[in-house]
Amino acid sequence: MNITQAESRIMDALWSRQPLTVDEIMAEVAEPQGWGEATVKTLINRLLKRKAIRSDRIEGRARYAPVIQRADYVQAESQSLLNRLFDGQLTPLVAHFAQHRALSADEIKQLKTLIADLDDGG
Amino acid sequence: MNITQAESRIMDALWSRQPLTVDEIMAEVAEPQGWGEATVKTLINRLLKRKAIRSDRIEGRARYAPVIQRADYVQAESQSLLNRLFDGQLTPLVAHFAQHRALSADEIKQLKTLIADLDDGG
DNA sequence: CCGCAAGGATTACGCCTGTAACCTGAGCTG
DNA sequence: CAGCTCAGGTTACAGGCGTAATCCTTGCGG
Repeated sequence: MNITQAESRIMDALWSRQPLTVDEIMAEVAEPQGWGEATVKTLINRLLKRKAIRSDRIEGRARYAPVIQRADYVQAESQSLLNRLFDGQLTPLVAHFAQHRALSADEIKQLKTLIADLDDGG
Repeated sequence: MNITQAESRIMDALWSRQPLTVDEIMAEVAEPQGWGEATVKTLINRLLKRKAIRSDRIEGRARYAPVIQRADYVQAESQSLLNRLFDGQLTPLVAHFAQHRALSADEIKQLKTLIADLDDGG
């Protein structure tokens, strides 16, 4: 289920609130992207065609709702990046960021807590 | 400096060893991808045109070498993913993997060590 | 000096993507 | 009931990308 970058703007809107009409999606998405209504409609229809979203007619208006889950999409994208750049491993990615984008002390603390919890919980 | 997925296979070859002739790149890249020589040449030329790699004529043969650094590419790709999916933060990505792709005990240990070192060093 | 092969550059082409205009059918208005 | 309007669907088009064939050039063998 490939979702392009432009399409993902639509998905974001629907993941944060659903179901939405075209107008409501427009309101969420048009200004930041500078898209016309026609563009939004096209993206919606491509997503429909690929069954990434579904349309239900409610009170006479078409309302769109995501079919695929955000977590699945995020998972697929992240894993793909990991596979392409970090040999599928999470640790090298974290290590990379540690070296190249100086993690703030706060971020390090967050990570530490997270890992500690994992170790506990798992 | 956008590098497409297909092009990145060429870059990988050059990042691991450089400079390489077309034949040498072919040897690294052709089989896994199933590409013909023409395809590899096209990708090389697109990378040349965008100055992602450079060609030096050595001993009568063109040898290609990366101009952009792997770390920069990795950084750009990773940051872009983080921005798109995790609000630019590293911790949520790690948390996502923790939830959705059960990290192995070993991975958790690696991460723990890494974070501990960071905390030390920083 | 002439033709040929190998290497390198140019052109091709179909699909995907971003962007959008146009068409159509169902309800509102006179 | 005839037109108008608006929501929704269909078609369009240019540029990028994956994949490749074709063309050109230059050094080597005769």
